[in-house]
This record gives sequence, structure tokens and C-alpha cells, in this order.
Amino acid sequence: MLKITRKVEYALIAMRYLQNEGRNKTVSVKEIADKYSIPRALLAKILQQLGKHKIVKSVQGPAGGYRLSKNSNNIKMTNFFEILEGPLGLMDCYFESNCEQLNNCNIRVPINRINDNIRDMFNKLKLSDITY
Amino acid sequence: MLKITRKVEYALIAMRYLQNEGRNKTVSVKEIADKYSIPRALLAKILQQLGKHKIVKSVQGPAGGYRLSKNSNNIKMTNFFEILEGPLGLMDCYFESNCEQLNNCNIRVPINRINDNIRDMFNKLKLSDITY
DNA sequence: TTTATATGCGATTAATTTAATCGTATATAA
DNA sequence: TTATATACGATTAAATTAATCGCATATAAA
Repeated sequence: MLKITRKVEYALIAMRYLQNEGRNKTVSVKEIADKYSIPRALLAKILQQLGKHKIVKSVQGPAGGYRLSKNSNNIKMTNFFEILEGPLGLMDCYFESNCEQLNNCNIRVPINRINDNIRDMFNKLKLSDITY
Repeated sequence: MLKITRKVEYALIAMRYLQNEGRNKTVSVKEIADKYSIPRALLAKILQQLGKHKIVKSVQGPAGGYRLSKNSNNIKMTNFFEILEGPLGLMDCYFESNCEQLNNCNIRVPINRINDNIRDMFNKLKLSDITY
């Protein structure tokens, strides 16, 4: 429980690598995948997702790859997580209200309070706090 | 990602119920399971685990069940979680060091720093913050 | 002392979620 | 035109989590 997924892990590894290689250098998925033993197709997809959200810029064709986009560092970790994994909540009822037991539930309020704390924490945390 | 498991969820529901019913009242698994539509055998196991760690006191036989033990409220949420789910870390390498890529990993340090923050938060949080 | 009701617990199975792969299309530099 | 790279929907595999089963033990009450 309370684990980050490998998808997020791979994404962070890639972001840090891009940062370290220099913000304007284009790096291929292959290079990163090989270096960190990450399945290439999987990492490719992850970077595609990040590309759609302008966190990373893709360059197609030979010598193509990815590079960081302008303000990729300034993104909140909450956003970064949610781009890859969807709504961030300890329990689904933080976002969805289709639980049969919703009214009967005796822990919803306190759990949601904790969830707020975690979200606050990840809102304050920027991608740069991890990639620098 | 970053979800609590149902096991933990059920445990918290039960603890809050026991608290609300009165600290010295013995309540059967059946009663709680029925009230919150929790699989009885599963909730039983969960309470057994909590029993082993003296968070709850079991009473066998007819009219048996569980009641809260003395300082159940004062327990840190970190402990509570770890009793039920084992080591609490965003990534396994917070506790284990059998990852091939350990030295090569470029996000270990920052992720572990975040992990410390989360653990701090759950160390400060007591079971009573949820059950009262 | 028998019966009914409750917990104790290891082993197994089911369901869900996460991870990885496949196949095909598109872009583009050389 | 070819080689190399991303784009992406669909599928399969693996791992984790959830739930069930079956039998044992404790004990209050008839």
C-alpha cells in the first residue's frame, strides 16, 4: 500500500536523466531504457503521455527522442502523478461517489482529511525537487 | 497508486466502530461485518492480526468478540499500517536493498526523502485522529 | 456435559490492478 | 528510398490484493 507505481518510477528516472543530460539535448527512449533497464516500449508510452501534457517535447525521426519542455520543472508532483495514474486519493471516494456504503461509512471524513494533507504535500513538491 | 488497501480500510472502520460503541463493550465480528458489508472471514483475520499486536482484545466463545485494548488510540498510524501491510515505503528500496539497479538509480535519494516526509506525517497521526 | 456461538489460522482460489509486449502507423534525417 | 525514431491501440502476462474454505479451539449457557 501507498506505493508509487513503476510507471511513475520510470517517468521520474527519465525526467531526472533528461535534466542531467542538459535541458536542450534530445535523448532517445532507447538510451534511457538501456541505461536503467527499463522496458523500452513501456518507457516510450510513458514519455508519450508526458508529451501530450507538454512536460516533455518529442522529436520524431532519426536522432529524435525527447527533451524537457520549458517549465517542466515547475510542475506540481500532484499533476505529474495524475497525468500518469489518474486521480490521487487514498480511497476512490475522494473523487467518486458511487460507493454503496457512502452514507454508512464511518471513516470517510477522517480519511479524506488525511488525503488533503497528502495532496497538500504533493502540491508543494515540484518535479524539480526530484530531478535536481 | 498511493492507495490504502481494503484491509486497512476495514480495520479502520472496525476500530472506529468499536470506539463509538464504547471502549469496554465487546462486539462480534459478525455485527461489524454485517453493518458495513464487509466479508466476515476477512474482517475476522484483520482483527486477529490487530489482536496479536494488542491493539484489540479478543474474547472467545458465545457473546465473544473484540474490544479496544487500553492504549489503542495512542498508536501511530505508521505502526497500525505496518502491522497490517508490512513496511511502509513508496518504493521497496526504502527497506530492501536487493534491487539490481540500486547504485545506478538516479531517483533513490529524492524518493527516500519524500518517503521520510510521509512517514513523519503518519508518525504524528494517531489512530484516535481517525476513530474519534 | 452437550450444544451453540464465537474466535484462530493456514491454505487456497478469485478478482483486480499493474506491467509488459505486440503490431502497425507515421515522421523525418541522411 | 532507407533507416531510425516516435505514436498508439490492443492484447497478454505477472503480481498483488481480496475473499473464501475448512477445520481447530475456546467458552457460556442449556
